[in-house]
Formats: sequence, C-alpha cells, structure tokens
Amino acid sequence: MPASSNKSRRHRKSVMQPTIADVALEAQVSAITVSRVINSTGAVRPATRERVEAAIDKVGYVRNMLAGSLASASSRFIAVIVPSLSNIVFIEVISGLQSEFEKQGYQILLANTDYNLDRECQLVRTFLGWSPSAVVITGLRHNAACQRILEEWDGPIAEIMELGDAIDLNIGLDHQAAGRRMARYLLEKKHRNIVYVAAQIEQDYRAGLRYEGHKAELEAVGLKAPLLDMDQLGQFETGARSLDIVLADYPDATAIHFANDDLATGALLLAQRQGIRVPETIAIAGFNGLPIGQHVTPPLTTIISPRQTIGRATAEQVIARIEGRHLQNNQTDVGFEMSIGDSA
Amino acid sequence: MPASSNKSRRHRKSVMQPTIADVALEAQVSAITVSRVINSTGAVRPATRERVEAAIDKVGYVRNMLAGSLASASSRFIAVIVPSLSNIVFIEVISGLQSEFEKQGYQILLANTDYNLDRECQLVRTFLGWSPSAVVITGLRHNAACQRILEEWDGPIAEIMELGDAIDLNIGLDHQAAGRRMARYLLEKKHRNIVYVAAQIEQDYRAGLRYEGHKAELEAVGLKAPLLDMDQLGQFETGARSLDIVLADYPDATAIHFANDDLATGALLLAQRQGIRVPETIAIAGFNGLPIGQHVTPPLTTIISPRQTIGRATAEQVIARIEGRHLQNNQTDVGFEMSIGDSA
DNA sequence: TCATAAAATGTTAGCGCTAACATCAGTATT
DNA sequence: AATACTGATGTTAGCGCTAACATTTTATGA
Repeated sequence: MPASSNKSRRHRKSVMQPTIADVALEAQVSAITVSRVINSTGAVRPATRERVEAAIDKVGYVRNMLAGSLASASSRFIAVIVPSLSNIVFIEVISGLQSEFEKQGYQILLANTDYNLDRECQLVRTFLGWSPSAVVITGLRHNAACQRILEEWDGPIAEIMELGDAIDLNIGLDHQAAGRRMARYLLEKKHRNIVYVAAQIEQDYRAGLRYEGHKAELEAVGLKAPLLDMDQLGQFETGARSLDIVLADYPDATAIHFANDDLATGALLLAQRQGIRVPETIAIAGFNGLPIGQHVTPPLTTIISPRQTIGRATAEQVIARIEGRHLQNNQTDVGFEMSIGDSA
Repeated sequence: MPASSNKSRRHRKSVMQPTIADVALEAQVSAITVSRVINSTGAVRPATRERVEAAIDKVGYVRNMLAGSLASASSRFIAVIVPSLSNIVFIEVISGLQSEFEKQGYQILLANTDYNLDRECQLVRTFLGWSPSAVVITGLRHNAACQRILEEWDGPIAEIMELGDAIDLNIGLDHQAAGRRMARYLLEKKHRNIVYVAAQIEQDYRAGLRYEGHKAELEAVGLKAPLLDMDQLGQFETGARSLDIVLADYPDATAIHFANDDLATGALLLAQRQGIRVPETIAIAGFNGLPIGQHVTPPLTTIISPRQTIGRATAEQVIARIEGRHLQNNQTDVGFEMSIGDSA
C-alpha cells in the first residue's frame, strides 16, 4: 500500500505512511470526506462512510494528529503541571484528571516541577508551544514571568489544590481551615503542647498554610505553636527522624501535628517499633487520608483531602470551559473531612 | 504586536499568536534563520542570533511545536503505556523515564490500560497518531491487533518490566527467577507449607510468572504450591483479608509468599493489630521493595525490583535508538535483589 | 590580489490535515 | 415545471514550520 504523493523531492522515511489522500483515492471520494468520517463532523451518507472506513482499513491508515491539530488550531492536549510524581496525592489527582479527560478525547501532557518555580515557568512555556486546549497547574503561587505568561494566555487555566485568588478556574480546599480544624481537634483533646512538623515547608507552602491555620488556632487561646521543619522531603524516614527530634527537643510536647500522612505514618511506625505509646506518650495527627493511615496501629487521625474529586471536578469544569459552556462559579471548594483514628 | 499574515480569508482566534514570520520581520532575517536560532541547528552568527532573540522577546513569540513536528516529521513525543497509575511501581518507572527523557527534550504521552489489553490496543493506535519518536509499553503480552500494529510500526519500541521475546528493546527482570529465589529462601528457612497470595493474577500476569517460579521450586522438592488469588487489586485491605483467609483455610501454612509488598504490608499490619506473631505463627514475604516495607514491624522480607533503574535504562536505550546509535544488546536484565527483613 | 573553501543566510516547496466557501444532487413547495 | 431549500460532497487555500537546495557573504591561503 504505497502512499500517493511521491513527486516530492523531499526525503521522507523509507516507507511513507498512508495519508487521507491515499484513503480518499481508494474510496473514490475527496480528502475532506475522509476527514469528515474520521472526525464525525458534517454529514456523510452511510454508504460513503462505509466505503471510507473500508478504505481506511485496506490502506492501513493511521491518522496524523499533528497535522490535524495544526490545521484546526486545536490540539486536545491538556497541560498538567504538578510539583512531584513521588507524592501519591498528586498521582491521585492526575488519575482523576486522566480518567475524565480521556473520556472526552483529550490527552494529558504531564510534567513535574520538583517544587521549583523557575522550572514551572520553563514547563509552562514549553507546554504552551503544544497549543494545549487548557492548562491545569498546581497551586496559586508562580513566579512573575509564569504568572504573566498564564495571564496573557487565552485558554482555560485551572489552578488546583488550594483556594485563593486565581487567574481563571480554581479548584481545591482551604488549607488554613484544614490546619485550624486539626488544631482545634487537638485542643479539644486537651493538648496544650503541640508541635507542628513539616518537611521543606518553604517549598511545600501548602503545608505552610496549614501551619498558619494551626498556629492561629493555638495562639487564639494563648498557646505557642512550635514548628519543626525537616530538611528532607516528607517520607516515612523523615517522619521517623522527626519523632526522635520532637521527643528529645520538646519534652513537654504531648502531640505532633504532621504536615502529611507520610510523615505521620513514619513516626507512628517508629513509635510502634520502639514501644512508644501513641497517643498516651505522644499523640500523632496527619493530613491527607492516605490508605496506609487506616492500617497502622493505632489508626491515624487525619484529614481526608478529596484528591480524586479535585481531579474529576477540574476536568469537568475545564471541559465545560473549553466547550464554551458558561460556568456559574470559577471557584470550587472541594472541602475536607476529619478522619478520627486513635492516634490522636 | 499583531501577526503579519493577515491576508487570509480564514478565521483565526481574535488575537493571532505571532509566528516565526513576525519574528523574522522584526529581526530583518528570514524565517529559516529564526528556526535555526530556536532549534540551535545550523550556523548563525552571534550578532544575528542576538537580534533574533531580541525580536522573539519583543513580539512575544511562542513556538508552535505542532507545526514544527509536522514539518520535521518528528514529534519528540514518547508514548508511555502502563497498566495502572495507582501502583507506585509504575509511577517510579515513569518517574525514571520522565527525568531522563526530559533532559533530552522529549515529552512523555502517558496512558494507563487498567490491565485491559483491548484498551491497550486502542491507546497504541491513538498514540501512534501523534507520531511519537518511540513507544514504551509495559509487558510482552499484547492482543493480536496490538502486536501487529507494533511490529509494523518502525520507530523504537521498548517493552519493559519483564524479560522475554520482545519486538524491539526489552528492559526488565526475570519474574520467574524472582519467584524461585524467594521460594528457595523460604525453603531454606524450613517452611514446607507456603501459600502464594496474589490479587487478580490473571490480569497481573507478572505475579503469575513469579508464582510459576515459586511453584517450580516447591515442586522440585516434592511440595505443593497452593495459590490464593484474591479478586480485588492488590492493596492493603486485600492483603489483610487474605491473611484471615489463609489462617482459616490453610491451617498448616507457616509462610505466605505475597505477590507484592502492598498485599504483604496489609497482612503484616493486620497481624500486628491482631497480635498474630510474624514470623513465628506465620512468615510473610513480599515483592518490590517498597519503602513502607522497611518501616513496618518486623521489617518485610522482600525482593527489590529496580524500578527507577528500569525507567532510566529504558530512556537511555530508547534515546540511543532514536538517535541511530547502535546498541550492543536489545535485552537488558536489570536484575533484582533480596531484602531480608524479619518477617520471613 | 584573486581563487576557493567555509560559513551564514535565503528560497522554495511542502508536512497532512481542515475551515470556509462552492457546487451539485435530491426533495419539498407552489 | 420552476423555485427554494436541504444534505452531501468537492475545491481551494492555508495552519506554522522545516528539509533540501541555492545563494551570498566572509574567511583562508597561495
């Protein structure tokens, strides 16, 4: 099944892929009719459609999305930018995005910033080169250049995970409120010396927002809100190390409010190994509601962040925006939910 | 900075993006010179380069990758197909792929098959439409249509995770050997009644391969190799439930060889909650070497699969192949490593 | 100084597809 | 039977970029 147009003086791969021109020739129609069959746009008589479909099979046509996207100025790409792929939280969001977008025939372009805003800017630039139908980006904080680029770009932009002053769409939860909520719970449990433990809080500034809420709640009743910021990213090991540090450096502490469940789980498992009683000796609280938290002993007291929901809601709204449908609201608070275990 | 070509009768977005023609006009050079500056191909005098770069800034040019890819017949896309995004194992592989490919300016197109081979076939079709520079696909088993499509496609293809008879490149480990290795270890520990527990082994057939190895090793010394196949995908909950089932249905069992660490961890944590002694009452072994396994009590005996290595090695070899470099070997065994904890 | 090579830049012709408009056939209306 | 209308299909002209070849400029050496 050789391709038709061979008059070109131009190179090409040895074996040229068939194009719609080849299909058109085979089906005895014009190229645009083939295009209409492929895209289900415009009217095509059933008999013609069948002929074209047969021809597609016969010549082994594989559609060239690049050409189509260029010609129609619409790529059906969704640029998705997250800070990290090693954090399950973002994976679940991506998973939610993916499943919704795929249904509608959109393809995700994925990249992670490693929590680096300059890298984020670079990625935004690169991705915009692919003429995406929309941009989904984590967080509301970008560097100046990135902010300007995004503001000037005229497709839909969804800033996710946290709530605030967004460029376009905004789907997420109120991290300060979440921090306050957990702090309030710990206060209700009569804790008066609570250490907040985070990992690289400067970069993971949403953990910082939760700390602000936590701090505000404690200071409102005249308590101090010590912060322990670990210099490694939040995984089990870091959580375990932080427990040691807290027990040594904050002898009065009766509870630790961890910035996330990874840290909290790491601490909880260490406590278990070392026979440190939780919550009697030290109470432990986390954030995210990861599955592992419900399987450790005691089950982790945490706040469940609706990650899949963020992904799905974002996809829905972005698609609505792409298709020009009007949205009532640019901001969606997906909320959060306390999950009370026995660890605090 | 309005775009130059306005003679077209064609629509376009209200505000047209500047093109290299606009940059060329501004910098008083030809379009191809701008292209050369952007792509760092061919020689451009430093003075000219600076003029062009200034012009790019001035007109706010954003490169159109679709057009470039179409013209050069090379998209720098890498199609990556994995069974699932909820499994950390694949995430880590993707992470390894991502970091390497990005360095070289390749963009990953990601999709998951949900362990469905027909879906896989559909995804391959769609992805090939984007003219990817290479395809990275999980596993060696595809349905007939998919197999044919991949064989006929003439770019580099990497089939990863397991070793065997591949279409092109093959990077992975020998799952049968891994299963044998762990079985041998359990035999050395004097276990004679070992249950193999998997989840949806039909779909996760690499777990099946490990079971085959396990079975072969046991049968070689005249032992039975009972298999418990859970009907839910392998997470903590399933692992926990399976422990109950084994204790009830296989009273003689002294060890469980789990198909993966998620299941094993779920079982181990349940054992802990219920005061079931591990390994005295029942020994537990896993597969993958997830971080969590080293933090539970007792630490999990498992086999570490080098997931990031698979990602990186794959990227390296695929890039070599794209760039036409010769590879000594189409098959790379990344091996595996026993990690002996106290759980078995 | 002038031939000659090398470097820098330009010209031309598409990549494969689709938007917009044009045309043509069939049907309903008067 | 002429008219208007609808549905199906075709023609044309790019989308924005780059490969290949062509040309001009600059550096090199005898």
